[in-house]
Amino acid sequence: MAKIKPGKNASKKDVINQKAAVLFREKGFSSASMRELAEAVGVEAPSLYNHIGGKSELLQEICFKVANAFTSYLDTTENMEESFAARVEHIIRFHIRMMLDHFDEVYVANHEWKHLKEPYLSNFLIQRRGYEKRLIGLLEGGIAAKEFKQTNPYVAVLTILSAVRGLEFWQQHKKNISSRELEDDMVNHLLKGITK
Amino acid sequence: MAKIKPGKNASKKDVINQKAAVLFREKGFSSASMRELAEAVGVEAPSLYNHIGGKSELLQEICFKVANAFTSYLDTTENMEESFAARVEHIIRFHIRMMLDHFDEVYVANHEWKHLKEPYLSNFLIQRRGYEKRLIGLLEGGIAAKEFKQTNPYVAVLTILSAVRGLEFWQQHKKNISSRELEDDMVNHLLKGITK
DNA sequence: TTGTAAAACTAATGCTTATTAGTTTTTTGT
DNA sequence: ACAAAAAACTAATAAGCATTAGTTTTACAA
Repeated sequence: MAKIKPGKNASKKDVINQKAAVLFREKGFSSASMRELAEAVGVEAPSLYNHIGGKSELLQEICFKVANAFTSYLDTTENMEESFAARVEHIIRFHIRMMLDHFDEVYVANHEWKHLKEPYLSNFLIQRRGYEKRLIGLLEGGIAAKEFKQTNPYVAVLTILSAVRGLEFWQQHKKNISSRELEDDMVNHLLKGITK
Repeated sequence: MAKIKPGKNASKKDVINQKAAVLFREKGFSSASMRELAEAVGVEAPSLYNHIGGKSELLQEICFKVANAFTSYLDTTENMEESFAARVEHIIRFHIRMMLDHFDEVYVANHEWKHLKEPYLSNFLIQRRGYEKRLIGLLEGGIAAKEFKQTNPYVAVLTILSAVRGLEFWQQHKKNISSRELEDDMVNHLLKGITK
């Protein structure tokens, strides 16, 4: 019998996690099979269970790794001594960078979270909702400080988060534009609009 | 043997299509089972096949119905004798309305298209790509006419389409804000920005 | 080199799936 | 009322799924 404790073996587990993120992005969580994942890793399917707890656990780790990264950066910005506009800009840029640098994981967290099992599903949604509320608070601060127009902060946050999320399309057919130019253009569009 | 030609029976098939859109949105295409769909419709699973060709066909019809609606409206705007800014605004408002009025189908077309089978998958992507290109053309026209700032039209279209798409979150936890206010706020944000 | 733990393997389990076949009930047109 | 078509049903098929059990190979420490 081969019962293994998760031990210090980080290396192989990390490979599995990374391949899982790619596979889940490409085929979706439900359509992706452990057989396929095993093939990507270079092993038979049952061997995966020497390193991981199961398919669901893979999704959980991807989703919360991403969620924690965003939450953590928001903590940072809230301690910044900068204008509201500057802090919102930092957050937008962080989202863009996360999308470009950790594409597979962010994509999976954005698209496949609904296949999380309880209580992880609830926890994820609570964390996400909390993040949005804090972001709305930042927008409200900016409006009160007259840095932003008198607009609905919920709609503004919705618009910003969604726009940034859409970078998944850019990733799919990479355009002839540098990621720096992309970042600046999108930040400008979201903060200053496009009409003259 | 019960071989049925798809005939004029629109009514029951429409019910199946509508329930399928809801189910595919809620559980995702792969996780949704024909048993569940049958239960939602009020029959046993095999009975569905008297009305439809199969699970894949349901997805195809949802995706192309949505895609054709957008393409069709773009045709309309291209024949309008209005400014570029006004036409872009019309399109943004149409996207918002589609999202609010045909939520399930638009959501499924946006999220589950990757489970289309060939050649439908390729056709869908070609149609979508064509739509984006025409929209970019509109932005370029607006820039040339000095109605829009000198910005990257691809990034602008990406930002606009993604922002509008994010209304799926608004649908999920409907806020205390009228859809008209939402529409106006988002259009303003995307066209004029939020900073003063 | 030898003992031990880690990690691979094969085989099997039990469940779910979409779909087809064949039959029966319901609806519809005359 | 009667015949034909439509649409429901039950039962069965064949494939795929995640996961477990049990065994064997590999890697490493002494």
